[in-house]
Amino acid sequence: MKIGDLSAASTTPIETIRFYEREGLLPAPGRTQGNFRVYEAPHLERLQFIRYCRGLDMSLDEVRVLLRFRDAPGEDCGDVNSLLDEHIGHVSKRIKELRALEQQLKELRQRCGDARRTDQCGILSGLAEASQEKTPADQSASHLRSVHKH
Amino acid sequence: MKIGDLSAASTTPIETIRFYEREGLLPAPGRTQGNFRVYEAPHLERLQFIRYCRGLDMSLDEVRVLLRFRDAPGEDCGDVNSLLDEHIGHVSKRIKELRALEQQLKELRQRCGDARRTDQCGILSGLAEASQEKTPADQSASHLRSVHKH
DNA sequence: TGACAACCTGTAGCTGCTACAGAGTCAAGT
DNA sequence: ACTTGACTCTGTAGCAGCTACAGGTTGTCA
Repeated sequence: MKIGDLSAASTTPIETIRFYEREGLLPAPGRTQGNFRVYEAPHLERLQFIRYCRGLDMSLDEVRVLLRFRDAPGEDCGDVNSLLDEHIGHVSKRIKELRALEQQLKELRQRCGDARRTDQCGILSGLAEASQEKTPADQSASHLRSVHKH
Repeated sequence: MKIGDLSAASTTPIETIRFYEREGLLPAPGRTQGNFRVYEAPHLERLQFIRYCRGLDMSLDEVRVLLRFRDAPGEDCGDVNSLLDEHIGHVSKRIKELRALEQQLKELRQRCGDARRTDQCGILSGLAEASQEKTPADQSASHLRSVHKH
């Protein structure tokens, strides 16, 4: 398998595969005479494992830990359990934060039903007022993606 | 007000204030003879507006748009409304995603009650299986922070 | 043989800061 | 007058997790 095939088989961009290799998540594969990467089935499995974990919003560091356990079959897996528990905690916390946020935003939206002149816009004045008074929801210690795509 | 005072009054790190200035969110303030920045009350208000919006998880681009409207009192504010509606959409979508994610993670966690040897760990084997079959929750087009803190 | 796809390395960019290094400024104390 | 120390300045690099080049090589097919 060349990198393009691996990319297609795992729906992972080629650059991302090379990035994972640089980061030590994927082992450096063999090379052809012409210096092309050659992958075997285990590479694909490992990459799919990584992508699946990333899909579960784990950080690369967390994935690294899981891979280490995957590579060490004899060891105790208690740390896997607590890693997952912690991750679930992060997710639950972020859900709570976002629910509060959604509420605040909806209240703000209420303040301006239709298009008016900006100096009479309830949203803008609502933001201006609020920013003088309260501090918005705490954004402190989570690791979940922002609302926005990059 | 010098930058340290503004920082304290707005609970914003000094570097962030300079960053906002570079990004054009805060206008460049006056300077003392010794080249120190000097801020007035409007700067503080504007900074607090920015921080409040950031607290609502808006991107700097979204804040920029809001500031533009804030600076143009005569204009129509329909775009403010739709910006907010879109943002609320992002947040709601992300909440849904995270709920599904939480569910998946909890199911995974069920598979391994206690510490065992890693080659018998239900979580690791669950991840391995799942990564071969399904694709996890779509992570596509959001702009909300990750589960992880930076 | 020549066109073209697919690959290679290396570097820069994205968001929203944060953290330096190395230099200058200023007020208080001696 | 001089020194200490707190504050400020500019500029650059780093964080996550990619993504997107540029500029070059290799492989494949007609």
